[in-house]
Amino acid sequence: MPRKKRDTSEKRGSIISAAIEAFQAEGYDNTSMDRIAELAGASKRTVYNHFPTKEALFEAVFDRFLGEVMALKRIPYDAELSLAEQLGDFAAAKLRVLDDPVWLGLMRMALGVFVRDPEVARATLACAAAGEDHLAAWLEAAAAADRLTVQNSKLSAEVFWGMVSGGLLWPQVVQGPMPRPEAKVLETELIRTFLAGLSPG
Amino acid sequence: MPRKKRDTSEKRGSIISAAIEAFQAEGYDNTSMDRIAELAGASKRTVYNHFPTKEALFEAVFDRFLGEVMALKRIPYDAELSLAEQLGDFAAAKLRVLDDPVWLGLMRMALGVFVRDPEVARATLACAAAGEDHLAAWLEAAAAADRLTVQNSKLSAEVFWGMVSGGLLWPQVVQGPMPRPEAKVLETELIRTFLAGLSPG
DNA sequence: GAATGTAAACTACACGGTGTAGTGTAGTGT
DNA sequence: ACACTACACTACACCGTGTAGTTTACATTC
Repeated sequence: MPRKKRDTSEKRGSIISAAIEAFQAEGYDNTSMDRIAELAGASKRTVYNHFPTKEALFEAVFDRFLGEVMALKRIPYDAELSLAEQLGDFAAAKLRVLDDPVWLGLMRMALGVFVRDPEVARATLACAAAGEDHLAAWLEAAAAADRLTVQNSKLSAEVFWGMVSGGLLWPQVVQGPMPRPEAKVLETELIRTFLAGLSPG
Repeated sequence: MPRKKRDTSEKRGSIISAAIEAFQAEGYDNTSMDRIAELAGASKRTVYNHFPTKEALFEAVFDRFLGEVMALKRIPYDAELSLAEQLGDFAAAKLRVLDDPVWLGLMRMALGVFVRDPEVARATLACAAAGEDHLAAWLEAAAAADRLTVQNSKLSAEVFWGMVSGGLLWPQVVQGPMPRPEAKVLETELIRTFLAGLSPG
């Protein structure tokens, strides 16, 4: 017979929220456990009762973050829309983290942690590869409809994500946002270039 | 009348070298000034006599690093060589930091610092944009020779650097090296795609 | 159904241990 | 006179723990 149990998820949740707030604004190292406790409206002891170490708290934070972000819309192939338009949707999905300053802050924090710990980085970025599979599937659908020629959909997907990441995502994560119109021009050109590489076969 | 002066550049240099060694291996935060002094074979006081703060030392380190790396070979347009070959040289120039573990370590360290300080990041990455100008000039030369059609050389250069950065550079900086053949295949495909975008006009 | 017991969850706060940026100073060598 | 060394020392920040006492909510009892 289970004796008494109390619902601790609320406190736990507020601690994670506080940690997100602090990590995002100040970075991992510059955030003390005292500060997180204060933001959470909890005693430090309670924080440690929920998470044995700061690193454990980081993992919980990052899990929630991934859960929210990786609820990425799976863009299905649509015969009605232009290819460029649909690729724009893929790019937009990847760049959505830039719109929310909290997400952006978490990206920065995570990058700072990853850069010190390649293991964690490799493990986590493997998860981000899910987006590549969706795009590869989309490419094959478009190829089946004879709207483009693709020899290696996995490779092409990698190329496209590389273009978006290197041209638009990382620069803005590291340096802060670039002017909207400039970003749009670059995005258009990236998509045009990518499609050009898929037309000749 | 010049009083007495001694050449302090040797000690200063050994301090910077020691800092490079330590920063590269352990990261900025995990490196103490005591450790740097020890590696340099100097007293901590001497370190502080040369560099008032740890941050000043970081800047000196990064300056030397940039000086070495940004001695990038300026690839001149060569009518004899294939375009793909020459773009491969540009890519290789950018990816050279991956070959030297010390440079790679410094990239990681710098990224960790940038991610906490967007101002420094923006200032420094502006310097890296020098590579874009070289490529833009090369593109115009190739266009003048009628080997490709480029409407906006600056934009196209940005696209190419984005492709190389996002597909090859950052992933390997953050996650560690990828298998050589895999990298080569991706590089070839990136270049093919980029050139495809420049042929129709 | 209200009063009451009780253990889990929580608070407040002090403390140990550690690490580190940066300084002060007296003295050595050139 | 100047660069440097050795080393003690300040000042501070932070992770994580120990503890004594308080609140909360569930279970039992009346």
